[in-house]
Amino acid sequence: MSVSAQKIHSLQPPLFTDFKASFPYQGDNLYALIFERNRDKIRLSKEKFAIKNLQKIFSATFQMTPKIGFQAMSLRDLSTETGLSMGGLYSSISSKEAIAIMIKDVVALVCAELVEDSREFDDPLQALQSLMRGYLYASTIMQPWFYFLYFETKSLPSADQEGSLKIELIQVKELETLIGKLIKDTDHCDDACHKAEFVATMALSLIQERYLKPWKYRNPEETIDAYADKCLQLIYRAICLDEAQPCHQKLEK
Amino acid sequence: MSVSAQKIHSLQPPLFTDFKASFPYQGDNLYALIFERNRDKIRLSKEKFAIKNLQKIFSATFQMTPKIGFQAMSLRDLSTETGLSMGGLYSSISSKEAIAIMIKDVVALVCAELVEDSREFDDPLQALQSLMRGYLYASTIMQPWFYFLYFETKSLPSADQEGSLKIELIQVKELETLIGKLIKDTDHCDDACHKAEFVATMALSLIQERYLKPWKYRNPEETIDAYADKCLQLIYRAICLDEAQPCHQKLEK
DNA sequence: GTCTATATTCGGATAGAC
DNA sequence: GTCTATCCGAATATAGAC
Repeated sequence: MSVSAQKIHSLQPPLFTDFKASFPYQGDNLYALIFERNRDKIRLSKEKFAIKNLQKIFSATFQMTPKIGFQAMSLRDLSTETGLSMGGLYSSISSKEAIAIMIKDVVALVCAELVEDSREFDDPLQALQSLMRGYLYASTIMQPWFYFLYFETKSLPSADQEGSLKIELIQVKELETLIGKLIKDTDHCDDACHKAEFVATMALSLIQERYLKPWKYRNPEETIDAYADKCLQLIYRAICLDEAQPCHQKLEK
Repeated sequence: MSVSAQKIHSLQPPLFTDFKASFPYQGDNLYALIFERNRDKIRLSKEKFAIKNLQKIFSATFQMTPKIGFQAMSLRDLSTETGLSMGGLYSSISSKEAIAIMIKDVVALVCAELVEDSREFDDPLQALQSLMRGYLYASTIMQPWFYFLYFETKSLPSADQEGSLKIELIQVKELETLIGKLIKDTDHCDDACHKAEFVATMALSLIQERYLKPWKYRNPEETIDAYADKCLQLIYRAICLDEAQPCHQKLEK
């Protein structure tokens, strides 16, 4: 993430509007990044053309795939939907499979950075907020990407399939570590049913719920802050941290 | 569900071992049911042969689909995996699509019955337990079926896609109703963050977590009771029902 | 860089022998 | 009831013109 974003982070985890304002993986930025990271597999040499085509290709993919699945989407479908010819498609991608792999790489990159950002906070409560909010906000902004990776992991070559599962594993382990620290802090509550592992699992499930079921959340960007608050409150309650406040304004020392 | 099962239910929701013992959608029973409900689309007339073939077909489908996806599984793959010829396959199924539709129908049937069973209880706390446990236990026993429907809803004809989404909607609405009743009972806790809708969403997410990520749960049948307890405790805590006990033995009056 | 035209493989489904 | 052989359309990917 950008330096300016980190400065905000060093105070407290940002809410959605601030997060989005400094989130770099959007618009042309994002496609420029994809182009740079896949130069070897893309026949186009001019960034300008690559961005334009990649934008079309991914948009069309995200439009068609949720309805019929990636495997059922033919490159002919993609051709008509993007307005590009078959040859045009293959100038921007090396194969159909490559589309899915690029999506996996982008999501992996974003997720790794969310963990990194949360580790800037020494206070586990703030770190947990950073990770939860970051994950929720990023997966709201990039909903089609996260959704695609979850449902189409099967369409990846097996090596990439493992990589995809690992992304989730890293997130849940990080959540578990942070929640574990908070449980030790309170120490008066050691029911087996509120172990860090289970609460972390629940937390991740709630995040995924959001981006996996877009038909349930009509104005995701407007309601995501409230949702994040609810998730955090639920976590606090699960581990007997009733005094903690979910609203980040109230966290200022 | 069988009459004997209902008798148990009228006392209290059963734990996994009892549930499984009276769960009718298993083994040859299940395939006999599928055969009866699809007689018109199956060219075979003898139940004995149908059960044998359907068993092979669904087993093979559930083995291959999680790795490569339903659409990528060709009927030739299915032919070699089942040991049946192409013609043999088409004597038991009318088309590839029909496999997915039959799975959807079975899951819909089971889910409808879980709701029905839970409604046998007048006490919302017991009804909630019945629904949560029933859903968790059934989706453990029939994990491949539930998993398939979730990931392959896209492979269904659009009319059936809607039906598939509706199954989930019915479950979450039922949970929401029950949780809403419990919240009214306690009445001292009306934070916006613990509305019935959100808690019901969380509950369903936790159920799905189990059958959607089999790689995380190695001995599902052995650990499912403890998982159900944790889920129920978390729900109680979310709605300030701290006094409620998750262990069904402790619920006897 | 983008297009059209085409090579080639593979998939679902069926017909008819056993 | 099950098998083999085959039809036909569709899909990925490429070659070469513009």
